[in-house]
Amino acid sequence: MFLHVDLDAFFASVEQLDNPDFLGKPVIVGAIPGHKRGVVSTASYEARKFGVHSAMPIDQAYRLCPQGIYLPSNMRRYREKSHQVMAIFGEFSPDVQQMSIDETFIDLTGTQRLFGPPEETAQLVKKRVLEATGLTVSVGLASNRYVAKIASGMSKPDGFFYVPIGQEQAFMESLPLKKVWGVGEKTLAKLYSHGIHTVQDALKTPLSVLEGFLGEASGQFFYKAVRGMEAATFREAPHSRSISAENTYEENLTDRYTIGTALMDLSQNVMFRLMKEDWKSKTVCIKIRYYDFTTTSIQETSQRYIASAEDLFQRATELFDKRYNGRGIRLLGIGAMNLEPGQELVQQDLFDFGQERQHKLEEVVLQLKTKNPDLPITKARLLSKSAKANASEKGED
DNA sequence: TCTGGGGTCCTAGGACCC
DNA sequence: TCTGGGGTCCTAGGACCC
Repeated sequence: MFLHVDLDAFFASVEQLDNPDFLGKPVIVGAIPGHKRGVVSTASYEARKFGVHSAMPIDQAYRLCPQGIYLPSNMRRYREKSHQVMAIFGEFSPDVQQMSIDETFIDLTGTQRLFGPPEETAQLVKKRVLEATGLTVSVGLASNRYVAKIASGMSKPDGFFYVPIGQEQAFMESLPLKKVWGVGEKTLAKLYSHGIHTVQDALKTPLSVLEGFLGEASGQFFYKAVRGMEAATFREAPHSRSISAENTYEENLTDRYTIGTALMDLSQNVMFRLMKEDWKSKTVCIKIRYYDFTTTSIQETSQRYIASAEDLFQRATELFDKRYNGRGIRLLGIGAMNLEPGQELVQQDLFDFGQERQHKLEEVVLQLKTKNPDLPITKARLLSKSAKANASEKGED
């Protein structure tokens, strides 16, 4: 049996925990009202009563809930709290799979003798987390991860939902199609247009038909999903990894110098994370989203590993120039793809003395910043915005 | 109501090879 | 003269999730 544990309204709950004045009040973590182009990251359950939810434009949230407490996200703090919770799960099973900052699978195979039947273990987990951290969680229990994941969403917050063995398909049949995990807006529309409006409809549809209009992989995924069968997604190790940074600007960018500065800022961001987490990469990707939301990306793999933020910036600039069509830009992103472990760059070629010096310089800066995150060391060109950037640990849901 | 940021996986089409 | 069938690798875009 598997537990899926989900921290309730995680970011908002942490803020309420850290500031008891906020308890019982509508707390909204994300952008600050009045800022253009921002959204809600997490809304407390009190705020959800007003109709506020994740990914909602912040000004819309404000109209629905002007009395709300609006806070910027503090990822450092949430990560800290998340680690605390994850450590507790380790007490219950050797097989714990963290899916995101606020979600985890716990494999209960073989834990029966220590903790009793899975239903009791689930309650024990909830109790331990609350006692140790003050946070509530919602727990799903089922014979596979896929069903456990959906089950945990059935009785939020502070909930528990159990799907007994043999009941997996019946459970799926009780759900509306849009609650089938992995079915989003586009897939839902496709299903409707093929006359599939319910899980029951889906169960009557042959695999070959689903593959025909959803594609092979998605067809197979969906066929299994509606039967409450484990989807491979949760098991396999990820194929490739990537690290990226992107930013949406309050005003459209058109001016070359401003664009350059933005690319430099993103390059530094990505490179420092690459160094901190010990990855190397030869593939650079950039993303441009224009004012009308049309989005394009371009990527290039070179022979040599990215050696420094400066190096990354140059590659990104080249890609940008190849693709840019002169229109106003609302978002820019830079990513390093196909990451390989280990950071030592081997001897790349005979002429990389400059690269090596730059790399070492950046390493020193990174070390200083790791020791003291508020230290205002940055490239002169980024200086004017460094104070702002300092506070902008960006949000997640 | 104009729509964040960080990811992963899949697909289609082109290049190239035998 | 206008054409096979297989395979792999790469890129751009799309869908989805938290």
